[in-house]
Amino acid sequence: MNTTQYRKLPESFYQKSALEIAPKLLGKLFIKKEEEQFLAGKIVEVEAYAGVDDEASHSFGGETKRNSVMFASGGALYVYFIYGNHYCANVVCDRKDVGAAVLIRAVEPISGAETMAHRRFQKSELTAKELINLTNGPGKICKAFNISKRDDGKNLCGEEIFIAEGEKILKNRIARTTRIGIQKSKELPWRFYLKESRFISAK
DNA sequence: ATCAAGATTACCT
DNA sequence: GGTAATCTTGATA
Repeated sequence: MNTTQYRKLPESFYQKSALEIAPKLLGKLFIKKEEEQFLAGKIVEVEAYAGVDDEASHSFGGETKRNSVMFASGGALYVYFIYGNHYCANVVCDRKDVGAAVLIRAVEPISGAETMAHRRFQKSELTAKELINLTNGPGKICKAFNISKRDDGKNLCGEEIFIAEGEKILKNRIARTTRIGIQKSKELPWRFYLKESRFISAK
């Protein structure tokens, strides 16, 4: 097994609004190449964060040191640190200077689950419950994939972390709800997930 | 210099 | 169901 068999998404995929891109990311493969192996997860849950009219977005209120990558051209990886413990990975969308991104909230482990298990639970044999719990949250994904601040700003069209074509997902398999964990702009229905997936973070 | 909030998680009853 | 843990960031003085 190697990563060359995967069809990496082109830069043009990311040059659209976060709201347009978010549902299209479902079913795609989030991949990270490491020394002796690669890790892969099927994206099953995402949330869109826009530049304007979205008070919950880090980019609302303009560019700062922390959120600057959100204003890069679509196709960058935006990683932030939150609650003193966790990193969250986002796909930067739209043209340069538009602060928009999609938060990857949950993936289904496809490859490298043993490595992920070590990072999450310090062991390689998992119970069924632990497998479900491996990457079903934004902070859990970053822990499992070993993604941190050093990855902030990396190009998703590069060799290390990228997204590839996956399963074709029809509209009737996608659920749309309000976003999780935010205090402002709560009413916007900008969370998308695969209805049948057991690997989402919440119903 | 100080302070409050935060796109979460794990653990408790 | 609820909440403590944990610390960076950005705003204010």
